[in-house]
Amino acid sequence: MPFQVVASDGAARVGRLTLAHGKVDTPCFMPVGTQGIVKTLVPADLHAIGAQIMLANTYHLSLRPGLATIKHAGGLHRFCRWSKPILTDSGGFQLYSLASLCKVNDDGVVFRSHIDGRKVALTPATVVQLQEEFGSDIHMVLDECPPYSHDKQIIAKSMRLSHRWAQIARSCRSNQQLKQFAVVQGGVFADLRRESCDYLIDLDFEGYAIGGVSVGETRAEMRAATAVCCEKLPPTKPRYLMGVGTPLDLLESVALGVDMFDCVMPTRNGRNGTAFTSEGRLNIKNSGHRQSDLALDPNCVCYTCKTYSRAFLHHLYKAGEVSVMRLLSLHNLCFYLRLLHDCRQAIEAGKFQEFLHTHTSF
RNA sequence: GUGGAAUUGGCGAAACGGUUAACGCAUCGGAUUGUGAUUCCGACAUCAUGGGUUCGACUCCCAUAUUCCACC
Repeated sequence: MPFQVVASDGAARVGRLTLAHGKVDTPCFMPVGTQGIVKTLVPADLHAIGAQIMLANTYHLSLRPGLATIKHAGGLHRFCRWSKPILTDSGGFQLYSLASLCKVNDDGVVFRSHIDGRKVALTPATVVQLQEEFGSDIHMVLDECPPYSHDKQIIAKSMRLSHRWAQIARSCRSNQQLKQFAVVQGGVFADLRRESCDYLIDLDFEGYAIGGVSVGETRAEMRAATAVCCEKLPPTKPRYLMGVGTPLDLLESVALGVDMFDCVMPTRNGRNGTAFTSEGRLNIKNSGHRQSDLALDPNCVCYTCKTYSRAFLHHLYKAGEVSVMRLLSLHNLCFYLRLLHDCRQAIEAGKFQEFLHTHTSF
């Protein structure tokens, strides 16, 4: 049984995912390590804060260093020195973020490498093959993540293209051990979301992601879309909300039944001076911290909070020391991971609603 | 002492006889949602002082102050 629901409270549930490189307790947050590493951190850091799975990116890794190098190293886990599970994103999001370099057709996508400008083609099948060769525990099918738009026709057309790609991806696996997740699309349109769920459920994937969110829609629209998908998707399969989000987004989504998250926010914001704390967001660049003896988050037990004052972190930022990026990334990830850990505990105790109400400061 | 040059925001540094004086750094804020991020976006000066020329001067002239260079 690759996924087991062990407790639930309302729509929220606690589960366990059994993967080739270990187990993952859900709801979980997956730190983003696009290039095979979480920016500024090392695997030992992730172990220290309890990360059970990391995300990496097929698009980026296939361009550089390339499949040959990763195979030569003995696969992605060995190459990166990360022995726990890895989920690889397909590169579908890059069709969105690097849209100006991409040309999508029915068979896949042709793009100019943002690194050296060479022409590269990706198809649903080659993306499956790449991820299988990487040895990722969970691989995502190639999808198109369309920009936020009120034009339903465009969203529907894109969604059906993603469906065809998902169908191809499903049929061309060579290693049945690896878990393959499909990506539900359909934008903010409930009927399209349902259609997408239905189509993909029929293909019987190991898990389902909710994609095409946080591309410009409102929070309410994102929540509504998530809710529609959670109602439709099979309760026996893990649900992964891609690219989300703020601490509040996570709590609200767990309440709807989401099991997995990834987001660059804790690491990117950390690098740029924002810390997530039990008291809300804090910008360490602000001059008010110049002489503060407080820990970043007085309620946190991470290395950063146990060791340094806000004053010192502020000083490091002003002085342009790269260490501060690491210290804030470490703290923010610790905060996210602990938030989900606490969610799991609350769900198991049947007190998730109470837990939500005590975390409104996010 | 003589001759020459310079003086623009906290610092460095543009510009032009004509409405709101580039840009960098620093400072103060903000953003960031499947990472093209050590990124991005805001805010922040009336041009050494005093006089004059001009419809209009940071831009031209005179004086003063300060600084620098060369020569004695």
